[in-house]
Amino acid sequence: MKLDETFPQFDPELIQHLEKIGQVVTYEEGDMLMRPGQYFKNSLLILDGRVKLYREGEEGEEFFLYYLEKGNACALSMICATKNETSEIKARAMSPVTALAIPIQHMDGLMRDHRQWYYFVLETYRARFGELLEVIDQVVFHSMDQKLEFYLKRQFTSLQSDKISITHQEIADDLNSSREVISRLLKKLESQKRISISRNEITRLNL
Amino acid sequence: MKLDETFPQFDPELIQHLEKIGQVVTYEEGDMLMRPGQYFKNSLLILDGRVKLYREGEEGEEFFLYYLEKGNACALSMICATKNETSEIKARAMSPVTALAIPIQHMDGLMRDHRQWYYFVLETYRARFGELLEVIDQVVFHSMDQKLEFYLKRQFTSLQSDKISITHQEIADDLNSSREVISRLLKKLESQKRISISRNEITRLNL
DNA sequence: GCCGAAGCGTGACTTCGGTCACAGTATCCT
DNA sequence: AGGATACTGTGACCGAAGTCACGCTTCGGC
Repeated sequence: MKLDETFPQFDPELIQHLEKIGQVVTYEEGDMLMRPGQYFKNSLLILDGRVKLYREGEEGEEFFLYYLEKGNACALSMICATKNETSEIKARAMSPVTALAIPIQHMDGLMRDHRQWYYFVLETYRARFGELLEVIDQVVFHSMDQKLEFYLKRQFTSLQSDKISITHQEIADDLNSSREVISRLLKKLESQKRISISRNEITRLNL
Repeated sequence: MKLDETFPQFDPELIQHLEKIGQVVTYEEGDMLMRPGQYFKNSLLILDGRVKLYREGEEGEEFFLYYLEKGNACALSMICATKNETSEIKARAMSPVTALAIPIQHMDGLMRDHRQWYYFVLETYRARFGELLEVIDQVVFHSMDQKLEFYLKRQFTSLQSDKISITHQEIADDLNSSREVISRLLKKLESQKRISISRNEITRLNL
């Protein structure tokens, strides 16, 4: 296990402790890690892969919130775990995912005994809180074309690539819009030479 | 100081400690408690009054997020304080506010030595996170009339009254909409006998 | 009482985004 | 190769909500 590489800020003692109390779990692409109403018995540290978090509407619509990646922890699972509350968002593996499951009964002790863990948890909360605020910005203050740009930039950044494989329909779902609208806006971006479009693929040019 | 009444979940020892390290601060109605870009030196526990938190758009628009009231703590100030990060939201006193300011250097010790404080902080994070998710629901999945209903219900609940004093313009600002739209929608709600409207005032009937 | 300011009501118009219908094109499977 | 199935492009239309213009009412101050 490459815990020390994924979490270089943890000292060997903490790493060792985590290895002892945690259990490695894996998910296949498409697996659900959390669904609304579910209780948590573990807090998850992502070791590898990408997890997509989204909010579900009353009629099953899905709105993309953010990704969790290698080195991230699931803030929700940590919070809800300690409170024994149920989740309010859905999480789906977007690739094969490896994670370390830390049983919730260890959370208090970790927080108390390991300064680095405590800071890590706080930073996790802060980062996710900030991401939610950015999402709110987008939906409140911006029009569809701006939301799309923001969305694409996030994808490029998150995948560390100038090329993403995605259909217009998937983007529309993530933004709670419709395919036709997204197609038109993508066309507009293409005509401005900011992206190029081909089937199942969008390439960043000047975005 | 009525710390023990406002925070009945804290034991006398913790209360005593907080009284020693904290300082009571007061704000007038309209005062800004936080503004974007500001650093925190304190974490705030609200002892009395109402604080309105909102997100600011690029052109100065204000979008209402949630209220902090007696017994709440400012999650943002706690998170940002420990990380020495800057705020990304604005907070304004909506009434005279009394609060206890806890210097950030005490946060680590409190978290370590007082189980009740630790749970309180986690619960604060969880509650605010949940509120942000609800806000996202509203703006993503719902139309203006539904957002307005949700908004009004929150106001009635928060003020513990069936009558709120507010102008249509203020509602429009909070929802990042325009006065005319809000006026029309309020009229509709009134014609459905769900509220009654008079100048500067909205009364809950069947909402 | 009178005047000005703040708050509210309403019709006309515009714009953005969602929907519908349908056509064209790439890809996959056998 | 041929047909089925995704994926994309496009015009026509509609409805929600933002904007503009204007007039009316209520209230407070002098």
